Amino acid sequence: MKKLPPEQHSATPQQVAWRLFLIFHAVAQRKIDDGLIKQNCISFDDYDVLITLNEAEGETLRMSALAEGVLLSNSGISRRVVRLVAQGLVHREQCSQDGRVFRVRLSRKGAKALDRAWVVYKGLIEQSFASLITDAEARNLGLIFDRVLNRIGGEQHQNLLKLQQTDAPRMA
Amino acid sequence: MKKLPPEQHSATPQQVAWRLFLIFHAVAQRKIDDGLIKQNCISFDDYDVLITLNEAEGETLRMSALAEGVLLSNSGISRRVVRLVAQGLVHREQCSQDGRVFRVRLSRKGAKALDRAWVVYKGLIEQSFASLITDAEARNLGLIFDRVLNRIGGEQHQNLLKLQQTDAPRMA
DNA sequence: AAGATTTATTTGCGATTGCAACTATCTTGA
DNA sequence: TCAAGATAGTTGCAATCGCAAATAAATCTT
Repeated sequence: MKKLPPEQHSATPQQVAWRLFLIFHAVAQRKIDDGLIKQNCISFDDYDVLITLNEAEGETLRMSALAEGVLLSNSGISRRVVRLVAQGLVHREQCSQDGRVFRVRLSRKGAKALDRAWVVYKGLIEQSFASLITDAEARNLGLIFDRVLNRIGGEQHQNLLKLQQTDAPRMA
Repeated sequence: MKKLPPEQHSATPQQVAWRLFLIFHAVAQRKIDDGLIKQNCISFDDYDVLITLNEAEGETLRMSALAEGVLLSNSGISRRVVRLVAQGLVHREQCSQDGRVFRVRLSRKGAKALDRAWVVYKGLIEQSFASLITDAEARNLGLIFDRVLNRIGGEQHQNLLKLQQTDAPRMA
């Protein structure tokens, strides 16, 4: 492919920002995944499930709500919950009123694992992100992402956004 | 897990921003993946490989450099290139000077697929991101991500950052 | 210059995912 | 009330990934 002359190719500031955004996400995500594993914590993905349960009303959610909360498919959450149950980090109990639904509940052990992981995760966020921007920059970023999310997410992600002020950051 | 009193739990602006960052990334990424597929383009991951080749000196890279460029493991890039070769989007030729290295080159067909995908991708970025922030905000985001990346990426990702001013955004 | 070491890439393996098909359980309406 | 349809969740399948071991081709060492 012939490259067009540079002047026909100037990127908009948005395109540059988008690109850096993607690179930063990949690099930071990898650092955090590795950091949690190296410090013998639950994985980042498991953290997301547990923190979502933790923040839910009564620390319990049905499968499909949990799937939506962690942006995973139904089959994905189904199998992930099987693994978490096997590890003893959550309980899965059938609903008495509706035999089709299963409720997932954070177990005592899961809560402990979550606490431990949050301490480590908090440190990793600090290292890879928080310590490198000012409070004003952080607030500005928050405002921008919040606005953009509200526009593109529509009603679909209101439930995710509701939780934004909670203490423990969640993965997407 | 007992929730601690709220005042012990206030999130820093950085933690809020981090959380929104993750949610936005997941939502936007999904929109872009789906958009490319629905418009019969190459996948986002394949786009990343092709654009990385496109921007490389001579539109060609050895396997390991390509892996680094798209932040994939060596085995991952190996198998991905096999698939791209099968689709005719790249060529893979052994280096005459060093029999161990293989060079991957963008094919004519790959270049066309890349062009087509970029048009669509550009539109999707516009929809999900670019049209929702001002130029000033975009420049500010760019500066912040650039700075943070330089601090955490160290020397390891200089090569990625070098390309930041190019017209076509790359995935991470 | 033959054997040991290093480097580039591929392959075996186990893990995870999403889609579509399946099962089980409700809900509806004639 | 009971068959038709909707809903919740799981399972078969094919795809992809990373790690570690395997292969293959330099390069170094003595």
